[in-house]
Amino acid sequence: MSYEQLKLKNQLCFPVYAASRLITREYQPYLAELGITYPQYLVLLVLWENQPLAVNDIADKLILNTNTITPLLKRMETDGIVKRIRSEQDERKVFISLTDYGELLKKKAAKIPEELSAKLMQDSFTTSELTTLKEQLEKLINLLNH
Amino acid sequence: MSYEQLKLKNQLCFPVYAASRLITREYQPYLAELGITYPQYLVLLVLWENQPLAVNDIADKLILNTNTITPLLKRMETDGIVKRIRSEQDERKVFISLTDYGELLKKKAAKIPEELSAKLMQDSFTTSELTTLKEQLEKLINLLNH
DNA sequence: TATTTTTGTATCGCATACGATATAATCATA
DNA sequence: TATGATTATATCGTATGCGATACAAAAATA
Repeated sequence: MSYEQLKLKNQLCFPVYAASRLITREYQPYLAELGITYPQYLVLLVLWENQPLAVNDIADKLILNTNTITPLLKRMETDGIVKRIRSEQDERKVFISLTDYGELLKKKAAKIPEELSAKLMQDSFTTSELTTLKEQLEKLINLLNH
Repeated sequence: MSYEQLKLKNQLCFPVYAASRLITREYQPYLAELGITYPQYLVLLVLWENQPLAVNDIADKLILNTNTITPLLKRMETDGIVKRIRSEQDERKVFISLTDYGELLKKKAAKIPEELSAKLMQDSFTTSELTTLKEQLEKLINLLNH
């Protein structure tokens, strides 16, 4: 039997997986200048929009578990990027907020999305294609994130 | 400043990253029955199509580095799924081939892609949408995998 | 109010990913 | 043919991801 459905080129899963790693790799040199990793950058995107946030709030927005986020936030605390303060109203909660340095990184990061999307647009991607791609992936995420 | 370009909802990178993890999560129960992980499944997809293959050939097809693939293949060897045989023509090369058990897993895996794509199609995705999504991601991969 | 359940965070173990580097084998070339 | 460059694989260190589990605080309920 040929098992067409098992061939790598017929999978949707593999392009998503490969694209994710390649995008991370593309961000890496920009983020290295800021001294952060890609998942740390995602945490910062969330906090730059709205802070302080409980550990769980960040985990929900990034669709990550707390056992991933907790040590990641501790490293960011060690690096002086965020502060971790236990809630007084509910002592189970830990609120995460930006340090001055964490706020400062926002200015430095502002040019990154533009430079990267410019890189894609100068090659064969149109704005409309990129929007559609993003929307389709978001639809997929909503289906899978039950 | 509002820094619109830094908002999570305006990023392409995040949906790709989140979709990748959610797809892996979706595969997990099926692969657990076979006793393999998602990256190991990708290695098997490649080997089921064509074997034996050198470590580098597998790494190239999956766009992974040998420092990821080498220990992964060793675990698969320990589990009796693949064999690792050093080439006699070129002693730097190690050829990877399937054991009988590795071949056997192909039959068991055959139903997985169908069940998962059925799950997507019963929700709002059409075949055409899935094809377009795959093609756009492949275009993205070709741009980034220089 | 005492007990059970739920919630929020953290810890542990294992398997990726990947940059940096090591090492042996092969190739290229002076 | 000796030697420097390249190639194929492997090792090391660090940072994720995530299932399983722990634990204390808060909520629910008997």
